[in-house]
Amino acid sequence: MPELPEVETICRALASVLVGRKVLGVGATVSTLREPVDLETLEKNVRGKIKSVRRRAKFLVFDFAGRKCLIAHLGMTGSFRVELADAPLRKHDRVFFNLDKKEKLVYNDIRRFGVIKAATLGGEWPEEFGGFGPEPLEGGFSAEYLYGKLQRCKGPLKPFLMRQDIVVGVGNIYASEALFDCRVDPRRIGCEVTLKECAKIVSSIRKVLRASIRQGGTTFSDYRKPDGSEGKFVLRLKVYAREGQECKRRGCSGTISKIKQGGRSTFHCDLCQK
DNA sequence: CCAAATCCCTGCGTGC
DNA sequence: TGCACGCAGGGATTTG
Repeated sequence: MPELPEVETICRALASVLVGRKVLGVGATVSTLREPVDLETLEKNVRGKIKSVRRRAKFLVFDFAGRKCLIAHLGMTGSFRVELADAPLRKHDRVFFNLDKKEKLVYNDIRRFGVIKAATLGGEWPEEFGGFGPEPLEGGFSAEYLYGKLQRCKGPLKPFLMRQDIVVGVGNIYASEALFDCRVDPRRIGCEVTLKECAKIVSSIRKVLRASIRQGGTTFSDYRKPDGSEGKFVLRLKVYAREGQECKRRGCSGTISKIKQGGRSTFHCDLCQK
């Protein structure tokens, strides 16, 4: 379940290996992921030297000459790996890019919730990224910004924080973890959250995301770094998937509860989150 | 406008 | 052993 820290980790690893390398061709074993895989357009645009690998929201962007780029979203179970060109395809390998030096970049995705497509940069980013909210680790995501957006939120806070048009990159795991960190109850009605609390929420989201990036992300089930190793932030999760266990906050004797919000699991401490 | 429900997909754990 | 079922959740879409 790649969220911002996982995608950022993958981005850095791929950038270190792929920048300067050449894509010679594209192939696919499926015709559709979350969207149809348009091989023809991929063949035409994703070719030649990889100038950079960047992250925007939960998307990876590989830049090529002529403002052309490859966009990848990992969905729930997507992963990339680089290996020798003649290595056999594995189960759920979906799209592969033949590279120079007899290697290939392979996109594997068990559940096919991901997206692989070619695009053209509008400015710094492809135009389809226009509806996105600010990056949580950049200046646009402030207490004042979040407070302003929350004025029209009549529903619970936690699903709101997962909306990509409000702030990008925060998914189910880090929304729960960040709200635990700042001791705010995920069930709070958005428009009733104070500016002061917004400051804490913004700060906690940043803190949790940065800490996870330092650990290489959270490997809960499928996520792996491109070299196959696991993200170690799973060891630092305080509420996610800890239903029934004791609260880790010093001095708190609460128990972690699991509730459903918007069809997703939310984890929180009933005692110390207000 | 807003929010909740549904669907997409596959693997895995559970209960019978 | 096998089978039905629920669950995992990012995000688009549908429904209320």
